[in-house]
Amino acid sequence: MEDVKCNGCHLKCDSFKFLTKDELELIEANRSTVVFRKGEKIIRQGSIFKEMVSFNQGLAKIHIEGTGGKDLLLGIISSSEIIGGPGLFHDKRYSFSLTALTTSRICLIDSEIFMQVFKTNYLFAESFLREFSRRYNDFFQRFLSLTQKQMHGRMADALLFMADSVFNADSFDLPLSRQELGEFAGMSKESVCRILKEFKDEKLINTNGQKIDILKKDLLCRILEAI
Amino acid sequence: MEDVKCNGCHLKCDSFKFLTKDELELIEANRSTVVFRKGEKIIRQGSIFKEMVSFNQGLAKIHIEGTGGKDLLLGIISSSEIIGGPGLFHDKRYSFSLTALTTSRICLIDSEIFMQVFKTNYLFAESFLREFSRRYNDFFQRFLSLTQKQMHGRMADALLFMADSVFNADSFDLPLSRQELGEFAGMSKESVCRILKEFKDEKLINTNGQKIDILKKDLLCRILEAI
DNA sequence: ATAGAGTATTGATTTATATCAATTGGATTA
DNA sequence: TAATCCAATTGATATAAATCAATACTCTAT
Repeated sequence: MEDVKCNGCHLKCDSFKFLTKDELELIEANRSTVVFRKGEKIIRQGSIFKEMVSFNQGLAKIHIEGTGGKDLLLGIISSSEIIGGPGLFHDKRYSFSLTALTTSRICLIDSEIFMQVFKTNYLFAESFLREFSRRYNDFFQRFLSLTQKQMHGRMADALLFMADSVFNADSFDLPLSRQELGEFAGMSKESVCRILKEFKDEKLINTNGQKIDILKKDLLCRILEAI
Repeated sequence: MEDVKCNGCHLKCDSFKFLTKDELELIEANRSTVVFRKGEKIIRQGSIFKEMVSFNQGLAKIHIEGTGGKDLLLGIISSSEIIGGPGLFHDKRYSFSLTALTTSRICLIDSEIFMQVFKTNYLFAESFLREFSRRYNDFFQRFLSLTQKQMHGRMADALLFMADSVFNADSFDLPLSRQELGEFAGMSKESVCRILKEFKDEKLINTNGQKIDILKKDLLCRILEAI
């Protein structure tokens, strides 16, 4: 992988497009580009917040790790996004973990430098805060889903999220194991299997290993909405 | 209630102390002071984001309302705080509801004017973002508690939160009904009664109506930590 | 090919927790 | 003081979903 300059990088997040040449060069001088392989942890929940993650390419999961070793999958990053979480402004710790699901290319940007640019370029700051808040709002939606719905609804939610927010297609190769899908939909891996089978028997979806086809989206939406 | 000028108001949030006289006067000219009584809704989830809430006095709950009428209590506001949620930067809708638990005094500030000040005074912006992110982080903690622990742990969590984060005392008059305490701890009101009784029988706490005394905090903490 | 390891599937059982039902208690009003 | 109403409590029952257990499948490495 050749090292592309930030200025010419077409993978960078939209917010960076508000930066001046000088600002971009400052970022450039204080970033490192790293490739993470499947399963490698990019951000570790609880550790000191030193860098902002500029996610460029690949697929990663945002998750929180409970004390009992139970994991909860909060979101999937599939396109360019600047990721840091509330610790940036709050306690300088990461509130969640970020783990690569497929080989992923990211840039790590020193958070002090990031804040320096944030402070001086309002257009950039506003764009970043929009992104930041969209993610915040997404967490709220997950919160609602996980606490208010029961298994069938949560599974419908998870599948529709994959189709609409990650792949923009009704057929896709799920980048998650059954275990991880369970962590996303808030249920055990066994329950995942049972519900997928039910959906398959009712011809709402088709499954073949990791391959999933959504056949009756309207019905799936109705399951999602039914409390 | 006489109308105090913002400049002389000793109830205002810390962030406002970073404003210049002119900025404070701008806010002053675009705010209304309102008193809400117990049960009155200050912010309605899903409605258009027009105003920031500067909470000054009283007690209120932040909650999300599920489609099935089920409510989930996410936090309690007991001291000055600027409240708006991610909609300020994102979709101009409130992500949660805010309802007074006791008579509460708040100021409503036009969100455009708020953003105008936010944009021009970086110290203010930074202070606000710190507050904003602390709340964000608190939601994460609740998320963790609600999804990773079971009833006893969640109840211990709820009681310790009241003692440490709301009242700063181990004895307090709970401002929530059993129903609401259930919405906070993620369980039915009947389960609330049963667990409070258990805790009482084990002499961890004492209860008498809304009055709650925490007797063995260390043991309660241990229940909280046990997965 | 074959062994081995991990993942997925399916069924049986258990458990946590909600719901339903009945009773009590406390506050408010007539 | 009685009547009314709503919240709280307690017990009995139902149910959603986890866990346990056994088997099947898939992939990798030898």
